Amino acid sequence: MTGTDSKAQQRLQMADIARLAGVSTSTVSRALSGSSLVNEETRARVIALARSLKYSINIGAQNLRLKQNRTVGVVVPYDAATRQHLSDPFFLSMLGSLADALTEQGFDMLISRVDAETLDAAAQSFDSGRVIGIILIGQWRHHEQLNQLAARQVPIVVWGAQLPQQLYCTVGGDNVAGGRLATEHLLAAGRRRIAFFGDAKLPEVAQRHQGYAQALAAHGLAPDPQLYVAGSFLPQGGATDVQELLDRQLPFDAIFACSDLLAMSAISALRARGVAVPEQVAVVGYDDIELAAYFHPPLTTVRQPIRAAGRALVASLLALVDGAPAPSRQLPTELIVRASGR
Amino acid sequence: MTGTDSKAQQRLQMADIARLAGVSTSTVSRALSGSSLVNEETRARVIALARSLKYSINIGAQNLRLKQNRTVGVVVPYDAATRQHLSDPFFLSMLGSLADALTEQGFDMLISRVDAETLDAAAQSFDSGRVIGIILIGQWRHHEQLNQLAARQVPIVVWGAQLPQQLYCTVGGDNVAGGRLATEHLLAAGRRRIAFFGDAKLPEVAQRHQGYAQALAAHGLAPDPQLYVAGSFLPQGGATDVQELLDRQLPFDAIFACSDLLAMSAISALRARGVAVPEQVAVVGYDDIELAAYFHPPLTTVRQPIRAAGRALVASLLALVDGAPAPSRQLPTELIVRASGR
DNA sequence: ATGAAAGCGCTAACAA
DNA sequence: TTGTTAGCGCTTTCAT
Repeated sequence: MTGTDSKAQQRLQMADIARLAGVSTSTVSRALSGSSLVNEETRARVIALARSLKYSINIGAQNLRLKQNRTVGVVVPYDAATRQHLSDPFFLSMLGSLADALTEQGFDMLISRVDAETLDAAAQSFDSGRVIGIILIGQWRHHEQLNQLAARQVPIVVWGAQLPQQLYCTVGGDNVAGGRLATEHLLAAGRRRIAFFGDAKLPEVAQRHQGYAQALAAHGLAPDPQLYVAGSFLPQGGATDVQELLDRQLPFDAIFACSDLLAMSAISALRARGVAVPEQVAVVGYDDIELAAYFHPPLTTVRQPIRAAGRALVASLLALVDGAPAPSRQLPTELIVRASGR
Repeated sequence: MTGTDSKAQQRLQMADIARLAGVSTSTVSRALSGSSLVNEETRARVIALARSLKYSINIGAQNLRLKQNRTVGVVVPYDAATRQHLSDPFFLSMLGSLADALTEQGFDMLISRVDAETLDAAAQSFDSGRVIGIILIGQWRHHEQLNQLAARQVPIVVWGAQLPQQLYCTVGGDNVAGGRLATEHLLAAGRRRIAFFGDAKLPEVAQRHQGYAQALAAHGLAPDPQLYVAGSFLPQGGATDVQELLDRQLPFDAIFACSDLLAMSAISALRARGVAVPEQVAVVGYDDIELAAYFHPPLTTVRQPIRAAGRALVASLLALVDGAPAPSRQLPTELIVRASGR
């Protein structure tokens, strides 16, 4: 049994309150909604009654009647191939931040997991009127599908990178600057053979790589393709990447990893192989998840402004829903210097 | 403006499909719901039309008419005093696990943040018919309030410890066993002065402490109250706890911390003070969050079966909603031995 | 096999 | 100030 219908639940409804208060449902409705068209005394009586009976208005019916809705859909795509479940702490924190931002604005949050390959399934909750719009975390490489959704007038805001010819609204960190900051820090520490860990097929990573290249160029260096490791977004990603890099038998003295999770698992793998961090290999991560500070060595990383991100995503979505233009936004990133990147 | 009403959105509805197909809405409804009372040819035509127009039934209206609902509320209380936002990776992972379990069962998940002091606000989404029941993560010390909710017939399942005279259903790890496993491991490693980090006012922590005491007793030892630090659930909790413990000027050779987050920040603080882990002080954590394996030293910890937990919480809630009894359950915990606890 | 009509729980004209 | 009535978009008797 899949507990779907509400049985003989006998929920109290407005008509009951009306009967008990000896007024019509209209009056109850008015009293409860704070209309000025009810006698003060009547209102008090109705409200008291409703409260004492713990009556709560049926939102579904109210929404239907009012054609309104205060629910926002939040979609976190998953990769069906790797069956990767929600696990990167950064995405998870983003969820928390969105929950807070939406609550602040009096909106509810409906979470859906959607197969990344069939992203338009994300629109289902909008098409069926469950939500007024969608916030999608994880742009991956689904630019095209997202454009189609936007073209179909689905109010959608995506956490990710701003891309050319983009029809949908994105909110994201300044990835180019982030990549630049991280790399400059490593260069300033005297590192010259800086490996890059991250799949540049993903727009955000591509931009970070661009920043990486810019910083190198400013020092008269060019990115060595041999020092690029696309890796995977799996939890063990860092270990695999380190192994792959070592297999190439090239010297390297630093790693710029595109997520803290990646950086941490990489450091762990390096240590297992007797490589000292940061002495032999300096590492800079990305995201500044909470645990970055407690890691050993404490992780130098590029902070993504997660609370601001949640608020910005919500603000943009609400603008879109109101029919206002919602230009894509880039939030500033900041280098947090700790020990791992020296 | 708070983008709440759906403007001139002109959503396609069943009547439109009916008109376009030249049939009545009854027929469209039947065709779409797979009733046997429609001509095969008509059904095909209607379905094709609906699909080509990307028509999607209005769930709100359907729910109202059918008095059904496939949405489950998930509530994560927050501490208004400390303004602590959703941050412990364990809770966050639980959210992910629940999202997966609910999606698997075809249910949607509505997230609310609720002030821990006024937990009955959690029932709001149930009272108003938004959700068929509630899963609450974070029992804290709100046993009484939870009992009241259950007494009010709100279908609710709580992640936490089973308590005497409990009217609501809990699903949780076996905390006593977990505490025992962790402590035994430390004892086996020759540690005798084992500090306990965690607020025993919280039922789960109290049970872990019980397991801790049991293990000590089995070795003829008694818990030293001086080695108990209630600490806080704030992110920096571990550091504060370590400081407090050091201030007491007592010898100790191990710490059992009631969350990995606590363990990690404690280790970080110990290291900052030049205390070697595990050589001088061995540490065992709790939860086995993903990063525990990458930490240095890799964290010995008690694993909470998070995927099973998500599924169990959902299964119990659906049982409750169906009016079936939902006995509280304890999921087995497992000690994951890594380096920090030696 | 199909349509007309009633009604899910609520709100908002319109009357009174 | 209050009640009556007509729907919101859908499903389901009950006729045909």
